[in-house]
Amino acid sequence: MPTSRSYRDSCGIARALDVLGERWALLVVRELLLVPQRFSELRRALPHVSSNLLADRLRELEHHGVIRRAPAPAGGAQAYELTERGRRLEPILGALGDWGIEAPQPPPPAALSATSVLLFLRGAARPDPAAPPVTCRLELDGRAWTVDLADGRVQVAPGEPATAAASLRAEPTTLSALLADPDSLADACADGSVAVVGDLSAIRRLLAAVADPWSSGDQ
Amino acid sequence: MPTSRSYRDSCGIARALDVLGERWALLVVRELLLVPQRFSELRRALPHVSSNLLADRLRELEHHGVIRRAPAPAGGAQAYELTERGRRLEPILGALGDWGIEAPQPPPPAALSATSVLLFLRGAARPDPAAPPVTCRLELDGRAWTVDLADGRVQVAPGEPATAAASLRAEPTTLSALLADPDSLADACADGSVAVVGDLSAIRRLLAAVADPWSSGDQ
DNA sequence: CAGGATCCTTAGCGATACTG
DNA sequence: CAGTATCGCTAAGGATCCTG
Repeated sequence: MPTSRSYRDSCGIARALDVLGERWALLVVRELLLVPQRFSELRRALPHVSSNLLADRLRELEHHGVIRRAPAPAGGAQAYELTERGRRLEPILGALGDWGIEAPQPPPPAALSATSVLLFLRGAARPDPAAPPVTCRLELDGRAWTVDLADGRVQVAPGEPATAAASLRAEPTTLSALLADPDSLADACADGSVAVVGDLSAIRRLLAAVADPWSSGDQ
Repeated sequence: MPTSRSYRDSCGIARALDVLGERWALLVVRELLLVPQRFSELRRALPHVSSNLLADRLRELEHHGVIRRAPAPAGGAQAYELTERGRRLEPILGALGDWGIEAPQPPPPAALSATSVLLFLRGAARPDPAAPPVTCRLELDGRAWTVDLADGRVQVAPGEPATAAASLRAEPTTLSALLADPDSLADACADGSVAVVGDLSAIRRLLAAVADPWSSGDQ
């Protein structure tokens, strides 16, 4: 039985929260920012949400026109994707994530979904505009992603790249640690927590694009 | 007893929601965007929040460094104000409000706080850059505000203006209706729901700055 | 009266088990 | 795989009562 409580406030903020303010709602939207996802994929990305609650949130978000059921890209089953209205939440969630990252206290040990890491990667990476383009393949939670570095910009797309200089497979949390400390790449490869195929220097460039503050200044 | 549950997710969005995701938290921040407020003022602005819950939220937001207790501007009692970190939520709340306003369904009858109306006014007004500056005084819920129109921009500040072309007193909801339909000003004055003192045309200019789409295009 | 604290009820949440 | 059913728990909602 879906939630139906309202702030009874005409303000736009309150009306937005009537739709997005229930628990887990915005994290469901976050998971759909990069690619449509199926019910079970959402459960893996958000392991602490119970199935009935996830079903409730999906119903509510669909009812409010934030997401819709998509006719399944492949495999027969359906998936959930953002509507145009839902996609307009992307800059808001990006800003909210930036705000949350600069928290005073260090983050306690916690999980991280593939989407979270990729969103952070895309938002934080500042690749050298002068460097030649490079394409990497990332494999997170069993799904392949294409990451393009070109002209000082980063593009993250779901699916296999047509061609890539290198491929990296790791747990999302491990990749996140790697982004924070690129020098640990060699150790991570050695102990098997990260598997790299192809040109290791391409991976180094990807990690350095996030870590290096050479182009900092928030712009 | 303050709420302490976490999404246990290292993503910045989830960590932001650990602080701001509990019910009423973001609406409390909204109320503090324009001016520090006292406990009782927050209760009037958010009539549907119970006093214990409001006290809980204030404690939590203070603990997370979003608000702080201010030594009371006047009157002896204390007030709550945003910290620097809390003030950085302003653009996010603005964007969220814009998103919430363009909802598909018409808004059901609901209340509106003075802050809500003023935030909307400030965000939506597009005064003619060529017109001469004008200062209006607004009195909402017993508190005076100074609204300046100049150079195509609107400034909203708490407190009495040094000098003003006109003063308008009304319920926040009435002012909101007036912003949506400036032509009803005469009727509203006639039936007493709006009290205007001074130059009526200054008020008309204020209302027209919000209603007129002459400078639309969202920029 | 401002600024809460206390109590009680209800509804949303979390976890587990179950079904088409 | 994609949900539904059930149930104990906890936060939200509402009223009342305290304290300076």
